[in-house]
Amino acid sequence: MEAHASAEGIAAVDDAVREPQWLDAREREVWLALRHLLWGLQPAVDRQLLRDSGLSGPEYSVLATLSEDPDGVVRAGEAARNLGWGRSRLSHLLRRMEAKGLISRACSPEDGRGQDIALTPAGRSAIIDAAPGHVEFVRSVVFEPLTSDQQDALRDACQRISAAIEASGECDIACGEEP
Amino acid sequence: MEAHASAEGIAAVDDAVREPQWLDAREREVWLALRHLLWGLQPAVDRQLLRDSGLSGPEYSVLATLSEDPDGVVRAGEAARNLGWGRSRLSHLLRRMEAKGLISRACSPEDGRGQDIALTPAGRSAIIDAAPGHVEFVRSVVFEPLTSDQQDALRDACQRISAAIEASGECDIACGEEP
DNA sequence: CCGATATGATTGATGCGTCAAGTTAAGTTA
DNA sequence: TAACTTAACTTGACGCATCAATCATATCGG
Repeated sequence: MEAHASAEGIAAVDDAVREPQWLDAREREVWLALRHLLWGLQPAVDRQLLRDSGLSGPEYSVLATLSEDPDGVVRAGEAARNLGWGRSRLSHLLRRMEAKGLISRACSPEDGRGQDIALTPAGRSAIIDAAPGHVEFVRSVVFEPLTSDQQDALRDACQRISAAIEASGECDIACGEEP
Repeated sequence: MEAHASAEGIAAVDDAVREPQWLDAREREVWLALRHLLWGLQPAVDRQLLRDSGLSGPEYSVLATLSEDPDGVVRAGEAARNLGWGRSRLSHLLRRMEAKGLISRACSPEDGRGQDIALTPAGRSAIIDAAPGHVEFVRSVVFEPLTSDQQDALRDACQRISAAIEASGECDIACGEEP
């Protein structure tokens, strides 16, 4: 996650291999700012959530996904797809969340392999309690410091970078659709 | 990490508490794009690193920090400060890295509490091998998709958001300086 | 109907990060 | 010098994510 040349070490690289195009000062500043955001925003959001409502970031995401369904019931695989997560990751998290009473699991009646994930009353009230503070925090750190134009520019940049990541094949999950 | 209202659950909130200012459609799109980037970029960079050079993202960061010193020797606490990490985090990582032979540790002669972290030859060659591919990947996913102006706008936005996070007190480490 | 393969989900091992103690060495005061 | 405080680092427990392996159910081709 560094990408700067930083003299030493790197300068000693074998001359036989073509030198890559190192970042110049301006680029390094861009990368530094982006990395700072990457390292800082997610933990800050998660920390606010945990402190104010006892929910971890991933737990909140799952509850939010479930709460979008009128019945609060979603197939596990579908939830994983919506979240852009792997099945394993969701499974581990659901086990912990079930133990806490936030969600419940039951075999799907239509497909014996699937699991129906359901929001429990406790889970529903947990996200209802958590949502306002979460939104306010997000608003205060990402929207208030930026003008509308800056927000739009940020969105564009994020979308372009995300597209490049997916094109690079280094994407986490489900980069393509066709079999 | 959601911040959208998403009907249901949230709409049922007690009328006694003042409704927060939910995100509108445009804002939701901005937040979605940003979250997508947050969830995607870091893993993608780490994955490229691990696949092409066997180094994890955090390991690379540590090696990069060490390689900035002429002797490849840095005090643990100083390294933690440079990286913006907690001591504990660094300590755990250093233990694993020492076991792999990437770095070595020795009690500081001037301060018996401190540890001097040193780059081993293996560590030095590891980062020399890893750096070019890393820079090229970063260049391809964050710089190539953006014009210079877009890069600058991204930098500004990141800096503003990071500043807001630090101002919020929800910052990870070392938010203030004065005792 | 049966075996081969697909798919949905779980499990276990390992690395990573955080938090809350703990340990040891330095400084500080008396 | 003895006692207190502060600072640097380590440790252990726990939650979280990934990977590879496993298991069970569906589905398809014969």
